[in-house]
Amino acid sequence: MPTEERQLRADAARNRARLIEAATSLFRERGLEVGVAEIAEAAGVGRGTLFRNFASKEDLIAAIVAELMDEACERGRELLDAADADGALFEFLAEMLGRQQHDRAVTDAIDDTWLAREEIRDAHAEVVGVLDALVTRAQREGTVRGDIGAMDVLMLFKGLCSAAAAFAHLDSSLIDRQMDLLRASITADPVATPLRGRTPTLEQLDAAEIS
Amino acid sequence: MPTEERQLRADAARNRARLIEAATSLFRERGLEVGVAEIAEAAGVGRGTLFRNFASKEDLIAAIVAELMDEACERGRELLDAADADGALFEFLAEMLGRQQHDRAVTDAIDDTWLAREEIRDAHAEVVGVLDALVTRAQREGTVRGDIGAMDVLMLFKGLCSAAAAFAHLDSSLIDRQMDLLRASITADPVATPLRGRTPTLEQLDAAEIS
DNA sequence: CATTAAGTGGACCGGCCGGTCCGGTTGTGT
DNA sequence: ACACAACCGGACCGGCCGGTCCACTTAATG
Repeated sequence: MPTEERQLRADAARNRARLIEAATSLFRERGLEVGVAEIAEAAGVGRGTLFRNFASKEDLIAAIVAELMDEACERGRELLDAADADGALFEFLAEMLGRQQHDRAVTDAIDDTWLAREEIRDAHAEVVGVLDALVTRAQREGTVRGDIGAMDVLMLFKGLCSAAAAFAHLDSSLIDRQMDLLRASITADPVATPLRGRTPTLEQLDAAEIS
Repeated sequence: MPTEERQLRADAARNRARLIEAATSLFRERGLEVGVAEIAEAAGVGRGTLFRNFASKEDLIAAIVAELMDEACERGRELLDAADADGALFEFLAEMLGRQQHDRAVTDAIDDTWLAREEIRDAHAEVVGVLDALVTRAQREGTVRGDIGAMDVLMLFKGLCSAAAAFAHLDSSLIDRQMDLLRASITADPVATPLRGRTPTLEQLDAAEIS
């Protein structure tokens, strides 16, 4: 139903596109807490126009975050074709991290509250799926330890992004070190540093998230 | 000057104590975003009384967070006398993590915005100091890699707490795994997984935070 | 008990934010 | 050119939150 409900008028379509563009760039730069007033202003339209296209701010966020997550999936799938398996996984994480430093939208959305939204949960599941493929491949062909899963890596990543945001004033070399430490943790010897519990499957995640 | 500016009246002292108690427990349970109205109500006083004791909500938060950070330091110093060095460091981190899962106040405060406040910055510096002592001792006598510093560990920890908060719906075994992964990263072989850059000193941190 | 200054708390203020509404505008089919 | 529906946008609403104010209460003192 996003295709065309009833053929928008030319100006309406243009305004909708501007809105999406403005919201995307503002959410990226400053996170999901930017106000609707600012988004409408940046798009050069009134607030009423925003709410005619998206019934609530939440809907707007869901639409844009899902789109951004899809982009990430795209890139992840490209990297699945890369030569070395380790490289693909870490390249993916490094790229995402690099983006998140100037793009807080997706990181903000990886969170209990937003994962309750269906669109975001679906897009998120897709991301986990791609990440799982990257992790599995790296485990088979690379040096990544066998006892972790996509969800473990995603949590590490989410933590790294949050920490990076909290210490934004520090220069980026700290972030580089954190990324290296993340790498160290998921390439460590599983015998020397055993993990408690087991990594959850996607189904378990969905079940938990719905509850 | 917190001792006694002018000898409080009995009821005033009692109300102040109630406010601190209520604010501490609410901040712990639900983070720093709880409203002043709720705090005053929980303390059984009016909002005016709250603002007479603390000029702003920010002042209230600063006072309470500094106190909580001091408590953490206390515990850290106790553990410095513990038998094994590794154990002390990880016991400290595990305890803090366990607390943070039901005590969001300190985690919320480890953040650019709040570290700008002098009291919090001072208390935070103290925490980093204790953590540095624990790390250094573990490096000398334990298996912790030599190329990390207190700040690296603190960032890992902050990340872990943020991720835990974001995925609060999942059962705690995921958090245990993350803690184990943290341990893996800081006990990994520095040659096999080298780190870029260098860990910052406390002085560099202060300089960066003031700017 | 009387006096008084310290203390109290709830009404009130202003600003912010998500969301609604409607008088005016503009694209579009005839 | 006309008419009409689709569309626009800013004025407006209600709720929330940090913070102020002042008429009233109460602890301390002699």
